[in-house]
Amino acid sequence: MATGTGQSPQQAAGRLEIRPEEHTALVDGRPLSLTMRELQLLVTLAEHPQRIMTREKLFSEVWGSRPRRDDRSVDVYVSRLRAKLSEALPEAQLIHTHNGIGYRFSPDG
Amino acid sequence: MATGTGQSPQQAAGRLEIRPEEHTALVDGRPLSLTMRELQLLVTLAEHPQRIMTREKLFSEVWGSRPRRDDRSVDVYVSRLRAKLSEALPEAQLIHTHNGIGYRFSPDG
DNA sequence: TCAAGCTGTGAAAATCCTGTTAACGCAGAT
DNA sequence: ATCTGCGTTAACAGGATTTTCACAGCTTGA
Repeated sequence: MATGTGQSPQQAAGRLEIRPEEHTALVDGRPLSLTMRELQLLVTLAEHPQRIMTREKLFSEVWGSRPRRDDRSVDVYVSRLRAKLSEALPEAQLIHTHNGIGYRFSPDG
Repeated sequence: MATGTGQSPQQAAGRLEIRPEEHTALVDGRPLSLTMRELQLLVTLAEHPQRIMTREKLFSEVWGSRPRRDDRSVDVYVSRLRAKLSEALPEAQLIHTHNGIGYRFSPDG
């Protein structure tokens, strides 16, 4: 039954390393400066590699409540997260969009 | 109700795996990037392996209505689907044409 | 108090999906 | 060779969806 609190202590995706417990994500050992929301979103996505996660699922995992109708917060934060990720990892394509559904994290581009 | 983590009624065809509930079709565990229509069409075809399905049947299953006379939507989407499938599974020949009738899905090429 | 940074929201800009048409190729019959 | 019928696919416009920018309210720390 997923949803356990104690998921994996760390996730690795190539040069990216995620340490939820330490509230950090590192690239080549250097921490990205992510905000709380951005990190939570990244952690949530990375906990389900190659799984398409709906906006609703992502919202409820990260915000802890249900999104309003037509809420675009998830999109906005995905955008901000991508910006920071691609600054540190220019050729990686870690977060994929699935039109009409949501987003997917792929450890290997 | 989120359909628990449990088993979605998935279809397997060699390296191809179809999970309608998760809006996904995977090849070797990697999701194809199919549009909604393409996925619906694939799901519908795969639900009836080795059965020749008429355009009308396919149309009504996927589009939920009857096709106009001379509608080529099914053909166009079969073509788009084949393109994506053969990109991920070059030697497979999953969708067969039956002239004058429709299409057939064959799990083993 | 001020400056700096995070957050959520609206909306413009960019991108993708859809249905449709038409051009093209291929096989069989004339 | 030419015609005919059928399936395949390129191209296109309109609509739908996603991406990104801008802004105002909050919070934190100096």
